[in-house]
Amino acid sequence: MINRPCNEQQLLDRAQALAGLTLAQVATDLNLTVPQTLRHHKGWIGNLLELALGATAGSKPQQDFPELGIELKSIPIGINGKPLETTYVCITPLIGIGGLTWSQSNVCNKLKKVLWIPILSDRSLPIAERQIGSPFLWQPNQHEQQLMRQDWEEIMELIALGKITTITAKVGQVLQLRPKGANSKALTPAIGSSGEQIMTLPRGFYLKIPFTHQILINQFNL
DNA sequence: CAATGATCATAC
DNA sequence: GTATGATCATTG
Repeated sequence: MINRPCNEQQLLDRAQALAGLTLAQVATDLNLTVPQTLRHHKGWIGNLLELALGATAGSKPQQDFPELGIELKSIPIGINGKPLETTYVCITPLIGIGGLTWSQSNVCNKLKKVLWIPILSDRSLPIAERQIGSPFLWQPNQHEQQLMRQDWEEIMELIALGKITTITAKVGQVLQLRPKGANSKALTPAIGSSGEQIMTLPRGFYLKIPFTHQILINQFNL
């Protein structure tokens, strides 16, 4: 078992030590077996990194390292450095959101400080051979903050107005709202078009690929 | 062939 | 069901 890092530098050092290793090497160190496919183990890489870095495991709607105020996120990238997938941020509250502001939101809270760990992936590359890239700590600059805040406010307003059923993944410049549940049968209460309560799919906030791509470009000067 | 909407595993 | 970790796979 790995203990929790006491400070930011220790976490960074630990993450940097993983750079260049394959997922198989890390898994072996932790006494874990590498799945053949991620099809039935979608969160495996994320959990592996949490374990390797000493994150507090659990399903809490907060940061991975609350003491440090840091959120850990792995992001699959191709050989050209482009993210392969959007990045899940958190679940979206659908009711009782009156008066909720951006700075109070879980999205803002989580994205204040993120330790990104790129994973050199590819649909056809065996999980075990995928390589961990250089981790880096990111904090949104003023421009990025504003973009995220704009999208968040637009989306939350639509939800509050009972227009959740009209929201698609196309709404928003850098953030998007997408279904986030076990399947299309999982339902949760939300606000209907006339203010009544309806049942709909749980939604989650995601970071769009061009946005995370830009973060990587800024970081590595690609 | 990228993006959107759907889905998988697990803990509680 | 909610929330964590995400990727899958059909569609436009």
